[in-house]
Formats: sequence, C-alpha cells, structure tokens
Amino acid sequence: MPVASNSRTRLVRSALDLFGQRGVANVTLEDVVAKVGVTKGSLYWHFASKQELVLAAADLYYELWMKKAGEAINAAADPIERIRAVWDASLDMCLFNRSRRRFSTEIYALGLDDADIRASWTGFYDRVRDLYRGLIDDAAAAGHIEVADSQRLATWILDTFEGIKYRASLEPQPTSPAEKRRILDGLMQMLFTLETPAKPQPGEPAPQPR
Amino acid sequence: MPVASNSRTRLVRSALDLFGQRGVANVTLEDVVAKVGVTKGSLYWHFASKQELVLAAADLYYELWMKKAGEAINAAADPIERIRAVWDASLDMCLFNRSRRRFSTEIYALGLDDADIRASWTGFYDRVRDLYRGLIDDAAAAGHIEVADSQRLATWILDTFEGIKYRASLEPQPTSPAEKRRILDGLMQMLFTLETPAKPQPGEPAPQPR
Amino acid sequence: MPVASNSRTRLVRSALDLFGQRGVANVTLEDVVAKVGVTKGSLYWHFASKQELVLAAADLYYELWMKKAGEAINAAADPIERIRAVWDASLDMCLFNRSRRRFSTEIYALGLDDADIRASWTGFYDRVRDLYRGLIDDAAAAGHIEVADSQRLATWILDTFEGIKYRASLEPQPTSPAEKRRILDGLMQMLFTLETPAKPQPGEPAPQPR
Amino acid sequence: MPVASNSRTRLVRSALDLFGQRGVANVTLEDVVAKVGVTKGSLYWHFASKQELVLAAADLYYELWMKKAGEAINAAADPIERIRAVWDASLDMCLFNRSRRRFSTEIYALGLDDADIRASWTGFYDRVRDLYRGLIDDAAAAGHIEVADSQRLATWILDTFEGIKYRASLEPQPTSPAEKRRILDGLMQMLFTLETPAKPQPGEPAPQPR
DNA sequence: ACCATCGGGACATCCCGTTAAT
DNA sequence: ATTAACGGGATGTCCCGATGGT
Repeated sequence: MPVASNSRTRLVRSALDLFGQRGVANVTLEDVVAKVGVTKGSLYWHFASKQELVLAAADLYYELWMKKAGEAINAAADPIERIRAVWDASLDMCLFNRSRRRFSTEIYALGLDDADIRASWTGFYDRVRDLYRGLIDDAAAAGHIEVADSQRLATWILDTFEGIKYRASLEPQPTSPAEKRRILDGLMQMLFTLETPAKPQPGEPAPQPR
Repeated sequence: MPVASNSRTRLVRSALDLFGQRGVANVTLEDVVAKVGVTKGSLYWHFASKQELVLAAADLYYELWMKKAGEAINAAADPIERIRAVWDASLDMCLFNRSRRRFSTEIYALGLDDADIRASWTGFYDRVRDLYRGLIDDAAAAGHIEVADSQRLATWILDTFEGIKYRASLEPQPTSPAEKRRILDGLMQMLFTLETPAKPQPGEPAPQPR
Repeated sequence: MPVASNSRTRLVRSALDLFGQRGVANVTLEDVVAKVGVTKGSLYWHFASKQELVLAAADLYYELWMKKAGEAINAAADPIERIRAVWDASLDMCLFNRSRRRFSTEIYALGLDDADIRASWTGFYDRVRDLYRGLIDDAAAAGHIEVADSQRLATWILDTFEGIKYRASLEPQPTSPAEKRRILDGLMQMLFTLETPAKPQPGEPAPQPR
Repeated sequence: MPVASNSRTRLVRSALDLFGQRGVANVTLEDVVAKVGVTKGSLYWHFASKQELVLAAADLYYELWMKKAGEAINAAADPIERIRAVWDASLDMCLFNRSRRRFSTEIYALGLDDADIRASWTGFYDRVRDLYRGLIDDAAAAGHIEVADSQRLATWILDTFEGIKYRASLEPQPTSPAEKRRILDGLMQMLFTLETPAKPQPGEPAPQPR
C-alpha cells in the first residue's frame, strides 16, 4: 500500500487545525502552508482550490470521528454500553473539543452556500445516523431496549446533539464534566423511554407508537 | 416628531434582505448601498463598519420577530392558543422563511468569531425564551397545563427549534405546510407531557416523559 | 473691534493642538470638530478646505510665537539681554515644546508640496529673521557687539536653529534643561565671535569680513 | 550567482523615483507598479506594506549615497581632497538633486510618526557621520589638520548640511553651481578653523573660532 | 452659523489562483 | 512535487467636501 503524499496529509491536518481554531474564512492558504513549511504552489498541486482543501479537512474530521467512535465501541462489551460509549466519545469530539465543535458548525454553515460541502456534510451525517441506528438495533435485538423506529430515534438523537452544541457554543464558559454526565444520562434515558409514548398521535415528529 | 433617517432604515432593510439571500460574506457594502440608491459615504455616516450594519440588521430581525410574535399573541384569546400562535409564527419566521432562517444561522456562526454579534444574538435568544416562559406561566396559572420549571421548558423548546432548523436547512426541498403542522403538534404535545416528571432532577438536561 | 467668531477661534486652536500631536495627515477634520463640539459643516463655513485650516493654524502658531517673543523682549532691559531672552523663548517654543516643534516641521514639509503653505512659512521665517536682525542692530548700535552684516548673522542663527531642531527630533529622549543652557551659551557666543573671522574669504557662506 | 529578483529591484527604484518627485503620500502603490509593469499582487509579495516599500526605497537611497561617496573618495588621493570630494558628492546628492533632497526630507518627517522609519534614518545618519569622522581622523593623522574632537566635528558638519538643505528647499530657484562652490569652501574652512578651540568645553554644542 | 446627511472617490490591504523553472 | 514570483481583482475603510434646512 503506497504511502500517500506526506505533504498532502500534513496540509490537511494543518488546515483542520487552523479552520477549527480561527474559522475557515479567517484562515488563508498562506497560513496553512506556513504551518507545514511548504508554499502555496505545493498546496495547489494537491488541491485545486480552497474548497477542496476544506472538503479534505472535513473528510479528515469524519475519519477521526469514526475512528474514535469505533475505538469506543470496541472497548465496550455490552450493547447498551456500546451506545453509551459512542455517545460519550461523540460528546468529547463535538461538544468538549472547541476546535472540532467549531469546525463542524462552520462546515454546516458553509454548506448553506456550497452544494459540495453540503453533500459532504449530509453524507457524514447519514453515516453517523446509520452507526447509531445499528447500535440501537443491536441493543433491541439483544432485548435490552424496545424500539419501534430506530431510524427515527437515531435522527432524534442527532438533532438533540446539534441543539446541545448550539447552545453550548453560546455559553461563555465551557461545559463542565459534571454537565457532560448529566447530558449522557439524559440521552440514555431517552433511549429507554422516548420510544414508548403514553398516547400515540399520528404525524407526531419525535415519539412513535409501538 | 423627528423623522428617523430614511436612508438608515432603508440601508438596514436592504442589508437584512441581502444578507439573508446571499450570506453576509457574499454581500458587499456596494451591493447594499446600490439597492438603496445611496453611496458608501452615506452608509459610513450611519454605520462605522460592516459589523455595525450587521448588528443593525440583526436588531431589525429581532424587532420584526418580536412584532410578528406580538401580533400572533394578540390575535389569540386563549392562553394555550397564544402559545400555539406564537410558535406558529416562529416557525413561519425561522424555518419557512428561507432568508430569515439563513440570516439567523449566519448571525449565530458569526458570533463564534465576534463577541459583539454573539452578545447581540444571545440577548435576543434570552428575550425569546422569556417570552415563551411568560406564556407558559400564564397557561399554567390558568390551569391549562402543569409545569414544574417553565424556564427549563422554554429553553428546551428553543433548543428543539434550533435542531429542527438545523436539519431543515440541510434538506434539499423546503419544508411542507403539512410537516409544519406535524411539528407544531409535536411541540404542543411536549407542552402537555414533558413537564410533569415522575421525579424532578435538578440540572438534568433531558425531558422525562412518564 | 468685533469679536471674531468663537467657533472659528476654537477650531483653529483645536487644529493646532491636534496637528502638533498627531501630524496633519493623521488628523481628520472630524477629529478637529469633535474636540470643539461642532460639526464639519460648521468648519466648512469658516474654512474652504483643510488647507485653509492648516494655514489658519499656522497663522495662530506664528501669532503665539510672536507674542511670546515680544513678552520675552519686553521683560528684558539690556539689548544683549533681549537677544538672549528671545532666543531662550524660541528654544522653549520650537525645541522643547514637542507639539510645536512637530507642527513647524510639518508645515515646512507640507510646503514642499503646497505653494501657499510654503509662502506662509517663508513669510514667518522672514519676520523672525527681521526680528532677530533688529535686535542685533540695536545691540550693535548700543556698542555691545560688532556686526558687519546683521542680515547674514540672523539667517545663520535661524539655520542653526533648524539644524538643532532636526537632530533633537531624532533623539529618543527629550532635550534636558542643562543642554538648553549650553545651546543658549553657544548661540550667544556666536553673536560675539562669528562675525569677526580670522581670515576673510570671499564667497564664504557663514562668516563675513568686517 | 543568484540573480536578485528583477521586479523587486525595479519596484524599489520606481518607488524611490516617485517618492522623490511627488512625495510618499502622493504616490500610490498603483503608480509604483504601473511604472514597473507589474501588479500590486507582485508588489505585495515582495513587500508586506507600503511602509516596507518606503524602507526599501530608503535603503536604496542609502546605498546609492554610500556608493557615490565611496567613488568620490577613491577618486581622490590626498586626505584633504578626499574630504572635499565626499562633501562635494554629498552636496550633489542631497542638495542639488531635487528628488533626493525631497526624499530624504520626507523620510525624516515620516520618522516623526513611524519608529521603524526613524530607526532607519538615524542608522544612515550614524553611518554618514562615521564616514566623515574616519576621513577627518585620517587627515588629522596625516597632519593636514588639527582636530580636537572628530566626532563632534562630524556631527557639526551633518547638522550644517541639514540647515543648508532646509533653507535651500524654501528658495524658489535652485541652488547655483557658484553657490555650491561657496558652500564647499565654507565647509572646508570650518574644517581648518573650527576645531582648534581656545578652551575646550565638553558638551558645548557650538564651535568656537579663535 | 450651524447641523444632519449624503456624495464621491481614492487606496492600502488582502488573498486566491497560475505559471515558469526546476 | 515544489518553489519563487506574479496576476488580478475585490472590498472595507476612510475622509474631504457639498447641500438643504433652520
């Protein structure tokens, strides 16, 4: 397996870091290459445009996310534990890591303008949802939880994550570890209760009758 | 009765429109003044920088939002109807109005960089939450609903709105009126069910259906 | 005698102060009027352009200079003392007053571009030279000194002043009072010796045979 | 042998010429690049700001000055002749070359605002003084002149130059070759007479003819 | 005499993308 | 694969000057 260009990898890493720290618009390609020690010409040999670099950084972000999530899953034995572990890791990556949180928020915002970036992000979004759904299905198959529509539940979880991130970004002080635990507990509790609503209502977005 | 500067008002309106349509970064001050028919010199007299214009546009956005919300509230007689009416209006303004939805998303994203914009947005966020809370308290006082913590409930509603907006922005096709009704129904149901927890847990972020 | 417009006077004073502190180019008319508490429209009623304001500030500078010089002269009884007194005052105004020193330097530099400003400055320069010459002639008439060409001597003194100012402006620390005395002593000594060179040379710029 | 960037050199030359002709503030970067035939993008690659270009132009001015001075020195055999030659060249460069005279005056004036420019100019000023001093010391060592304090004498010469330049800049007509000779004669005479004071006084600024 | 507004234009800064030459 | 150098253009900022009204 041929080793991918070293410069390319380092450029993407540099870009992801800087984008997360200062925002895509506030990072010039000159900044990116300066951190790596090459020149802009080299960058343009690897990437056709700044947008491509952003997409490559996003891909790296997805890859890192998935790797961390996979590690968390592998480290847990129980299906329920796996779900908690992956959400724990997700909180670490999206909420508590300021740089990553900012980058993901920006990718989303850039997607409003750029169809390619939007497609990239929704693709990742779908992969995460599928991952969650698979874990939920596993837990349901093992009889730990009772889920009517795992697709909907996974979507709901993702949306909740975004809501939490949204408000957390506005708070002056960073989220505390204690609050992280409360968030995790709340998410886990939803897993057990949200899917058994008291009175089913057709067309209702979140809960689902069994 | 002093007539407020016409140019200033028109500049802000022009800015809000253009920002919503093309994004703040993609709108030039030249674009803004051209739409109004004045020059940058005039704009610069009213606003010291583009940032100030953005803040003024945000203020106009808040004002319009509050005005629409107030009208919706006044048009309804019953406390519960008032809540539904204001949420209905809120969905119209934030979710179904593409321009407004985009503008509010961008203000939020810009706030990650700029403390002034962040303060502006959080100020509006707080006002909306207070408005919601007041309506919820009224309904509770009238005995229509039973609410343990109206502050928390209002916060939860706001976050849910953001989550819905988030995903809706990623969808290729605009949200349908039918889906709007479903969203409204879902929100109203939360109002009746979410805030009667079996065992109140202070600091817990997630709601607890019984 | 009608009192000149109060605003005009205050504008000129504000301009002279700001020009001396920050430089003409770095002071906007907005700065000048803000300090006085009027608007630019008022300024333009009094002055047709920024250049006119600069010229008015220069005139004020000349007036203040002449007034101080006159007071110094009047306070001294002896012709020689008068010369020393006016030079002492001149050092105070041009060398030790940072703002004034800067303003006069800038007026000179602006004169390289602008004929009106150059005419204004050379006019003042001539008046000062005439003043010095008159004092020197008085001292010579009283027998205190022996001067062949008072015009040339006065010019020489003025040039020396400029040379001293030039270098003083480059020094990091301000000129000390002790150095001021040494400068004064040196200048006075020139008065007694420079005009009687050892061996006359035709065409020589500074000294002059008797 | 690495060929120095041609564009950079031409940009600096263009800048020095234009600055000397019209003044730094009256020359736009567009003017500079237009004369060379490149674009502002190129200029910005070589210089981070207009200030850097000004500093580079000043460095070129210093270099040209030193080169001319060196040539003048090398062309003369006698120590005294060398001094006269370097002063002759200096008068050509600073006084009779209108563009150079203006540029050096402006660099000085800009130095009042800008510490970097001030440092640049004082650095050159020191180098020139050291050059003069070395020549004076040589002449003294050869027994041609008698000098008590060559450092002071060199400083005095420099200051005199500034004074001469100052007034020459205010004169409507350019200095004539005949006057140049008179100035040179005067300077040379100072060399022979000024530095043999009857009673040396440390710190005294003015020379003392016998 | 003065003010609130506005016109008009200049200009440094900045940055993405290209290219000739290795 | 990489670099130095350059093209090209956008844009916010800034400021002088003008004007209608009072």
